[in-house]
Amino acid sequence: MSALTGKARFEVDSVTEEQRARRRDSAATREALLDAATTMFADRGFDRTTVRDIAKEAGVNQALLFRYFGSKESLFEEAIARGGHEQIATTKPEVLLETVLRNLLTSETGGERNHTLRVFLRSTGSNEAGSATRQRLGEEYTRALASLTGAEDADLRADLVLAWLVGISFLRDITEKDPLAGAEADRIVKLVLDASRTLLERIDET
Amino acid sequence: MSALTGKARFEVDSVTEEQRARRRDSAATREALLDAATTMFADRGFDRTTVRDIAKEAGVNQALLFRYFGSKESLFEEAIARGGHEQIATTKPEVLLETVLRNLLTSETGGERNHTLRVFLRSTGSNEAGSATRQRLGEEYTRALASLTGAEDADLRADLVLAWLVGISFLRDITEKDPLAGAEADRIVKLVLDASRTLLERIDET
DNA sequence: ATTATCTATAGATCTATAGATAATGC
DNA sequence: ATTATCTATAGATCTATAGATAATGC
Repeated sequence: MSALTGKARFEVDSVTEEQRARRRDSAATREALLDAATTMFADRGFDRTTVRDIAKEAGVNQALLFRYFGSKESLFEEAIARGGHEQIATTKPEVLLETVLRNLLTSETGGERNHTLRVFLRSTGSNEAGSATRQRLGEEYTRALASLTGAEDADLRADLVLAWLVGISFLRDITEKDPLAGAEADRIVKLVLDASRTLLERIDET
Repeated sequence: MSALTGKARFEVDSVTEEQRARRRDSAATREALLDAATTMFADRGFDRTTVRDIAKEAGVNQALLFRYFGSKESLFEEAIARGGHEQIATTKPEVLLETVLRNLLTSETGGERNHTLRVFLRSTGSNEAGSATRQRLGEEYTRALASLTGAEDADLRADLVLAWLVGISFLRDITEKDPLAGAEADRIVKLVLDASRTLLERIDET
C-alpha cells in the first residue's frame, strides 16, 4: 500500500515494476518500512507488531529493517517523531485543537490521516521504547495549545486539553466504545470545543 | 506484597508462617494471584507482564496461575472486571466523577487505590484480551455518568467525560507528562469539574 | 485419599545477526 | 566493485502442560 503501491498503478509496467523488478533503492525501502511501521504501530501497538509484519506490509525483506533502523525500537522512535512534528509545524495553534480532533474523528479510510496520536496511544505497553520521543512530542502539543490561553497555568490547561484528545482517541479507536465511537464528528467537535473553551478561557478566582 | 504480606508482619511466626510454611489455601493463593495481577497489569500492561512475574509477586508457583485461572487472558479479564464493578457499585453517581478523578490523581503509594482505570488503559496493546470485559466496564461508567445530565445525548456526553478521565490517567501515569503529572490534585479537580459541568449541563441549540 | 504445590520441559514466538546472493554504477 | 537484498539460524523469551511431590482432612 502507501506511496509506492499507489504510484505503481499509474505506471506502465506497474505489476512488474513494483512487485517483481522494483528498482533497488535504499531510500525508498527505508521509507516503505517507515510508512508500514507507522500504520501498524498505530493499529496494533508496539508489542503486538512484529518486525516480520512490518517488513511484509512494506514488501521488503525482514533483515532490511535492521540494516536501515538498527532495531525495532529505533524504528518506532522515528515513526512517532515524524508524524507529530509534521502536524504541529504545519497547523496554526488557533485551529490545532479542531484539526487534531477532526483528524482523529475522521474515518480511517482517509489516506491523509495522521496516525501520530494513535501511535502515541498504542505504545502504552512499552515503557522504555520511545519514551523520550513521546515526551518531546507531548511538549510540542502543549506549547501550541497553551498559546490559546492567557491563564497563569496555561501549560496545565493545555495538558488537560491534550489529555482529552488522547482519551477520545482511546475510547473511539481502541475500545470502540459506543456511543462515542459511532457518534457524528460534528457533534463531538461542538461539545469538546465548547467545554475546552470553558477550560481555556475561564480565568477566575481559585 | 499486598494483603498477605502485610498481615504477616503482625503475626507471631511471621516469617515462617508467611514464607516457609504458609498454610495451603487455594482461595488465598487465587486471591494473591489476582491482587498481584491487578497491580502488575496496571503498572506494565498485559503484554509486558509475564505469568512468571505475577506468580513471583504473589509468592506462588507459576503453574498455579494456570490451575486457578486457566490462562493469562482469563486472569486479566477477572482482574479488570473486579475493580471496576466494585468502584461503580459503591459510589454514588453525583460523586463518581470526582471520586474516580481523585483516585486517579492520588499518589500511587496509597494502598487503597483502585487501579481499574489504569488496567483499562494499559491493556491497550492487546486487542482481544478482555475486549468484552472492557466494553462492559465502559458501559457501566457511562451509565453512571449519564445520570448526571438531562441532555438528549446524555450517553455521548458521559462518554466524553470518561474519555477525559482516561486521557488524564494516560498522560499522568503512563507518559508522566509535566506539568500535568506534577500538578496538585485539587487544582486539576477544579479545572476538570468546571469544564465537565459545562459539558454536562449546557443544553442548548445545536 | 485428596488436592495444593512444584519440577521440568515442550512448543511456539520473536528479535537480531552472519554470511551468501544478485543487482546496480563505474 | 559496491551495496541492496535474501537465506538461514542463533539465542532469548514466554505460555502452557504433564506428571511428580507433599501437605492437608478424614
